[in-house]
Amino acid sequence: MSRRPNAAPGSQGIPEATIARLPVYLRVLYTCAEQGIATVSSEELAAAAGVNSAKLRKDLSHLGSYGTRGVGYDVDYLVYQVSRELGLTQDWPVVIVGAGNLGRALANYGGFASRGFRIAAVLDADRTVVGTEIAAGQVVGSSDAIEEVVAERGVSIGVIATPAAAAQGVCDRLVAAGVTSILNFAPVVLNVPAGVDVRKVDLSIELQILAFHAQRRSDVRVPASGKRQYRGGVALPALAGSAGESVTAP
Amino acid sequence: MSRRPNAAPGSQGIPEATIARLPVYLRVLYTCAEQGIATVSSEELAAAAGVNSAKLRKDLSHLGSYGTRGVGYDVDYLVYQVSRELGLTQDWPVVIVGAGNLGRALANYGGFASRGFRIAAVLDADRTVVGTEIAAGQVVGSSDAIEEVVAERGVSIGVIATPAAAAQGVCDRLVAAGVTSILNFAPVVLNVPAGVDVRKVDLSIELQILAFHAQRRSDVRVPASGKRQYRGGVALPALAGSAGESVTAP
DNA sequence: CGCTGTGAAGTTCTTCACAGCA
DNA sequence: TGCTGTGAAGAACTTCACAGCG
Repeated sequence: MSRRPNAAPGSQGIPEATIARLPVYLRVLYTCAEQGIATVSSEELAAAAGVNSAKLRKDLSHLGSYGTRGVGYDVDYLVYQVSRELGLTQDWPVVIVGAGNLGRALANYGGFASRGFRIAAVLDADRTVVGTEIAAGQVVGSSDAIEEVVAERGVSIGVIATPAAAAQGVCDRLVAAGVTSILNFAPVVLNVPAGVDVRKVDLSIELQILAFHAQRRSDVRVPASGKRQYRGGVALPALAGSAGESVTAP
Repeated sequence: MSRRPNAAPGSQGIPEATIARLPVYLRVLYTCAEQGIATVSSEELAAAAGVNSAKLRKDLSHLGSYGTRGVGYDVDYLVYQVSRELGLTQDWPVVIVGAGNLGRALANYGGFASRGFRIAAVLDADRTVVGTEIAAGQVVGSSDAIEEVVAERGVSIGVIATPAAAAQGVCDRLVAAGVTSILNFAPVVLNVPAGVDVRKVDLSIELQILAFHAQRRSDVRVPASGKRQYRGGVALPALAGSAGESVTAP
């Protein structure tokens, strides 16, 4: 990626891995709150979040000592602290570029507008789409207006939901306009200057990772025959190992 | 996450972190191939993939010694080797549950059917959606047929694109029917038995991670209640190290 | 010479295990 | 007593730096 995570000296230096889990904890905490649960132990919270309790406690300890020994964590208080740490106590206007199937899905995604984020605009380059309403009260604007929207509404987070070919161009314009955080759904590696944060969501990469594990499970260690020309044999060093099948081990 | 992947002793034990990057390399390699490039160096490939070259070389070394010293890697040969490692030399039928905005976006996603994956079915619980054609030749089926589809078509990868409330139920049914790999787009932590692999794609988590970094960037100035201030981030003098980042020349 | 492949050093993240407080 | 918070051990991953081969 393009950032040094916790190298910054002034900041508290919360590990990147912890940051990535805080949103999960936060979601679980909201669920607890809705159910009227006032206090949770690290064990309970960890189970609901799908992590181990030591990890959860260490994660939370980076924010401060917000638990009570012998009792657990106060749900509401922790919600507030985690939200604050993540910067969700302020509202983040977001611009979505690309109003295709995905852009529309995003615009209609409830959790979007819910906590901390607000869709400032959905833009598209296709004239036939501009002007149509794709979500309640959300009319697609022209992507010519990227700079204008970013500047006027103080957008610092952009979502790219365009075809791959258009992504880098859109990215460049977003960055030039002042956006410093980008969520990229297009299947390309974006090139950005230092100081801009990019996260990618890539369906096909996720599927390929799943395919790898699925293959390993079915363990059809194919003889790798169809080798074609090139450096024929190469005799893969330690290929043999047939042992690793059962992933279980309870 | 429940069990460890490369804890298996006999297996080749390719690090999980490496697996997660192979699809990126593969994509870049395809791009090279399309452009008629026959050979790439680790430096070039790494730049295009947005990683550092030592990491790329180490990653590839886990697959075997497929490069030529003093020259680089043969593009076609490497494409084949990476594909084989990821299990993409076989075809994976995938079932998508949920034909809402997101399900439709997925069904229309080109890269889906392209390499290694095939949509076996798109299912939904809503009777008014069942029977409609959401993509070329893709008619939505009833989610009553989950078990049937999985069994008949030998599906081992399922994609959950339902509302949060329905996700766990769908997941349980997929798993019971024999699916062992799940890609979850619903904002919930899925509970699965050991041996089932779940990957999640969660928009709001990604946004929250971006918000954290965006906040930190703007916090460089005023503490507390500091309104957004795009563009301020460039300061970060101590971040120096960012010299030769993944900035590829265009 | 140029570039790969890799031992070794360095860094980050996870897990253990328990001291210590409510 | 029960549970948090944390030092310390361990595992995973990254980066360095260079031997070695084409």
